Amino acid sequence: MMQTGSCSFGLWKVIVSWEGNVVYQVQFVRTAPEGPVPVQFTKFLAGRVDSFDPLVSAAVSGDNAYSRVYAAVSKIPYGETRTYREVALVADTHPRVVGNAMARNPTSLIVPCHRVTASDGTLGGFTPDLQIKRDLLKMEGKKKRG
DNA sequence: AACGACCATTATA
DNA sequence: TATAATGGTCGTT
Repeated sequence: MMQTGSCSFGLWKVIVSWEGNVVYQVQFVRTAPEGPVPVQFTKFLAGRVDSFDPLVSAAVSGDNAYSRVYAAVSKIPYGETRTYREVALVADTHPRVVGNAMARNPTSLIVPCHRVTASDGTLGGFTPDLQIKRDLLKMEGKKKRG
């Protein structure tokens, strides 16, 4: 059965909904219902692990543009970044569509949308607060390329 | 089914 | 700095 819980990242709460190894929702929110989450989340947000294995995002299933984008983003290694353009090439779509998909990413962290940045060297966006993206990349010790 | 607006983009000048 | 081109989704009709 589906379970929902939350953990903390700085001032933010991370709400997690999952069933077995499939994660349906990961969102940064101000307030969230209390409850346990899979240990992968607390460890990741503490910088103790670099993967969510064996958890997977429900968003990568299917065969549409968004799921291809989510699958491509999921392959970006910890600590590295790719541009919207680079992701678009891999997913066979347009950079703008990658932006759309990231804005609607239902499973942040599992699909590491914080590792997707703009071609001009700026960060791009992050919902609900760009500072979260900065903090996550800082925590991962952002390197360059791959 | 068709259309227009929206967007976390990018290339060009 | 501004603008055109771009593609997928979503609401409206």
